[in-house]
Amino acid sequence: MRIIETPPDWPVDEAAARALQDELRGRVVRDEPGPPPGTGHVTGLDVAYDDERDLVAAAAVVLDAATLEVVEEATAVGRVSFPYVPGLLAFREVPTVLAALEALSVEPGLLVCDGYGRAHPRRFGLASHLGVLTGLPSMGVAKNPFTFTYEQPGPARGDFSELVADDEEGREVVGRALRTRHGVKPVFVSAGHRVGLDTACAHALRLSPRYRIPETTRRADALCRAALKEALGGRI
DNA sequence: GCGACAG
DNA sequence: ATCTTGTCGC
Repeated sequence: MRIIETPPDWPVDEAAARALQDELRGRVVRDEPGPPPGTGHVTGLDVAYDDERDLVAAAAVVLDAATLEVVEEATAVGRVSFPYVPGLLAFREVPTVLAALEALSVEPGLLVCDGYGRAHPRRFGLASHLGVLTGLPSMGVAKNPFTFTYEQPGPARGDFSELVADDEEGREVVGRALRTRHGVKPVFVSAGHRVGLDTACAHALRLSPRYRIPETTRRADALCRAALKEALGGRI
């Protein structure tokens, strides 16, 4: 498998990355409700790393939103394009994720990212970033509350509470802590591009009929790990 | 200055 | 994210 090149103009330091976020954040569309849950395609995105060998494997798994059956899968392997810095996660994953998306032959529909969208120090997380670059509706489902605060939601599946940011951008509801399984730790949902928070949560719930983590993310997670293994070629 | 901090 | 065995529970 060919290794995806990091674009030559990719940000080389934190200052450049933040500047690009500030430029792109103005392009996020926030006044569209988003695709109706249960219709069209939903695409799970995730990546796995091998920092030792400087490799990142990305997976895009397209599901039928109504049945959650796999429509198509694609992977890509690239170089790690940025160190992990909280708030700049996108710069680590975007080139390789875009390559995986471009390898698809069907329309991705709604992008479901493993991380945040609007819930971000500058309101421009991974999901927002990917949405703006592709023009596709996007949302984030994260496993941890990051720096945000929230009240414990009720115990029932579907119960939720506000995810609140209180930072340089002001105090604001940036997402929701959503219970996808009874009595289990909630997931943290935020809108990315061209999707509202209500719709994003409805999708997150539909995509998680059995486990805490949405099927989109679970499928993409398994696939990118397999792709990384294959890229490493057994020789360890 | 120190600690916390999506993946 | 990743390093890692067994183990408790449905």
